[in-house]
Amino acid sequence: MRSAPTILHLDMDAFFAAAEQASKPSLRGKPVIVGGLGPRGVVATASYEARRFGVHSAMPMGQARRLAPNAAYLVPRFAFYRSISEQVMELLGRLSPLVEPLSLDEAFVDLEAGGVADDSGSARAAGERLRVDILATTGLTGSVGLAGSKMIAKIASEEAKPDGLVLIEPGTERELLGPRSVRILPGVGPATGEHLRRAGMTTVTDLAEAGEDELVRLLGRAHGASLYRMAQGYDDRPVVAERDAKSVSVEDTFDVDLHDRVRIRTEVERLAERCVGRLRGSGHSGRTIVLKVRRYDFSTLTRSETLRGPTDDPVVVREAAGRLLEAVDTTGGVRLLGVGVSGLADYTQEDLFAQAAEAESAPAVGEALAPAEASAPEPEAPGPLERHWAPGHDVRHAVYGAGWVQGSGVGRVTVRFEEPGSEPGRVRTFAVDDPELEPGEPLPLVGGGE
DNA sequence: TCTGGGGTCCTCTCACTT
DNA sequence: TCTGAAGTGAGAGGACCC
Repeated sequence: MRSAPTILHLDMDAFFAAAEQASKPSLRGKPVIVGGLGPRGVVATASYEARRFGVHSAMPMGQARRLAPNAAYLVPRFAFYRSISEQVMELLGRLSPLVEPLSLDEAFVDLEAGGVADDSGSARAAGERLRVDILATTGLTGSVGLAGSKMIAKIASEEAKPDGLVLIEPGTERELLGPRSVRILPGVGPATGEHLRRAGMTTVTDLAEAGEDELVRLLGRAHGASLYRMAQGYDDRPVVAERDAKSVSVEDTFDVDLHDRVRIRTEVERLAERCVGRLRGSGHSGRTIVLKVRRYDFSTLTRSETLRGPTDDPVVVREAAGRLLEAVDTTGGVRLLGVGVSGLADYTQEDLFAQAAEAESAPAVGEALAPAEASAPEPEAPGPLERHWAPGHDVRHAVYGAGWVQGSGVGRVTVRFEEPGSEPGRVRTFAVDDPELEPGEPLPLVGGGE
């Protein structure tokens, strides 16, 4: 806890949706929903216009479509969002060496460590300057919270949304938190919230008055004790710039449940290879192989096996995952499969053996597989025989120039021709195999036209 | 309604060791 | 020598976060 509000929390406003609106002029001011468009997709981000219809993150896509049937529905373009995120993180890095990214669109910054703020006035000035710089660099808005601790800074940025800045003076935390719902505290989700409600606690003041012993009795040692401290407004977690990954995993939800045991086995092997591709991409090996199975009734189970030493050998991981699958009853169907590796190390004890074995086997997995980030079905340079036009993705037409896919089906693809700096553009429809139409690259949101 | 993907951390249980 | 307590690591599940 600090005596000056020098911890900054930045949260980009409706990030994925805002990035899409910035790159597609015809969507500005309109409800935009980004997420998985398959039968089992969920909403990743809804624009503020879409939120007015009651659509929010993690909502099943089917429900979103009923609430906002006229919204634009787009699949996420992670590579595009990552490029914007890198610009934002670079701006944060100018404020301080201590930047802790939480996701593509969120980060904590220790302003004191950067020497750019030591009191309320200088902290506010740094925050305002940052917001101006982010808008100028990316064309997007972000909200800033400033406080003496991470917890309060995050609450402040939530208050500031959208497109604002809120500073909470150290010393006022308890009166700020007291009347709020327990759900405002980090670590209190639906289950803990309900648990506390049943015990008669709905506000932060209720928690503070209950006492540490009672919270530990209800929630366990670690959770109870930390919640009690947070309820007092106390949070001394430092801003941590570098965090080591603890596990790497990939998983897939299938549009329809899988029943065929052979197919299930094939999918597990495919996931194991993808997982190793990720693992190698991050420069790690790992000791514990984890298989995750979500069954037809949404019940989820995990099975794991710890090896004698760390590995990044696709054969070893594939075989371990296969053994774990043997012990799982998949009768009734499987909706999701996942393979993960934990117990990470920066090296491999079996390196010499693995490399020797690899020289004789197939091409290196890290190169043979799709990029690590391809968790969502981002089409990667579709082949000429099977061109897939995902809604929202960029295209280029030999005659009409840059545009994006508005929709496709029955052999046709509809494209809107516009660019970040242009007026809303016209729509044209082509055959899906039109030779003049090609997948395109995202255009810069700011200053790309000149 | 019908529930993604990629993570982290915590708790409980069990087997084994000291 | 036997027994029980305590510690430890693996395995599984749950909650939470973005």
